[in-house]
Amino acid sequence: MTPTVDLVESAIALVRANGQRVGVVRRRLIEAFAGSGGAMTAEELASAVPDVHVSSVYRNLQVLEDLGVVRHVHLAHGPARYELAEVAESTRHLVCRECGSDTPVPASLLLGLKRTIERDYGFELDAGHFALLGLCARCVAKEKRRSTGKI
Amino acid sequence: MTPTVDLVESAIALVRANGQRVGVVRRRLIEAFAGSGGAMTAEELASAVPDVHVSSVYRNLQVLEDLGVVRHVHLAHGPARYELAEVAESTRHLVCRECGSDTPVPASLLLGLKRTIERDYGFELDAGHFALLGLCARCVAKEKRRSTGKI
DNA sequence: GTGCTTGCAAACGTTTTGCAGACTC
DNA sequence: GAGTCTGCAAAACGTTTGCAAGCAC
Repeated sequence: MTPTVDLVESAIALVRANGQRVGVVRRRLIEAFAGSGGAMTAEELASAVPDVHVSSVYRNLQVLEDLGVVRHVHLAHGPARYELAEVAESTRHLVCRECGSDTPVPASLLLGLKRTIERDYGFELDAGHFALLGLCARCVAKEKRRSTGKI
Repeated sequence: MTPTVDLVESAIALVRANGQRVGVVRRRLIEAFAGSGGAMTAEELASAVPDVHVSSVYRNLQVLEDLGVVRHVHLAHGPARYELAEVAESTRHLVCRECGSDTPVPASLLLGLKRTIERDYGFELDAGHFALLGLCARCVAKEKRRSTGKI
């Protein structure tokens, strides 16, 4: 089973359906992206596909984002990361401000908050765009050790 | 009563207590910041105080951030915004992705989520660093009107 | 006087843009 | 062949840094 292939083909079909064209570069980028699984930066994507300029990567990511195939997230400082919209839809990120680790958690964790905010403020929360920043379990432990003087 | 003055003085005292100096520029910046109330960008702060260079603003904000007087938040794209830590502590931001409006909400709204994440993942959530992005009530209504064809 | 703080200019990392040529349809 | 996509170079944007002069202590 290679669900990746379906993904590539459906993305390409979607691009075509929107009156846009698919050359070697765009195809390769979509393939690389679909095959990677994770959240990539534009730079990473550019170096994953030989001889493709970063500006093309940005332009392609924008097209794919407009079509709803990918989304970008801000995990912390530094460049934005791009994910498959399908994945992004159901995943949120716990990013550690100390070690930078990224723990994916189900988006459903935020359902209660989303409902509360919608009820109280009429605000339709889209919690996927920014990461949830904080301290991961390991770094919390490290902090505790330090503050109790045990280093 | 002008709590702003206390704020300025205590901030200055804190800076001094940490072995750092307070000249005209730093004092003016702290005053401007404390007087503004809201979340400002470095650029805004720079133009609020005549003849102060942006790089000085950034350096000062960093000092104040290290001392825990201010915090920066990422509300959406664009520059970071700086708030008084005291305010930031108790306030979260609902930022509309359409109109850019910023609705402050009590941080306590996120307490449930914080507890869940701590219990399930040992992750100590610090929800203040990024805004909560979404669609504000007004733009939700606008969307609905558009999708029902009433424009 | 010591050494922190400032302005300036220059660099940085990320992203966008204008243009001419190459390509898809 | 029309119109889109690409590479390149350059700019834009927010932020950081090195340096010499200025100022607080």
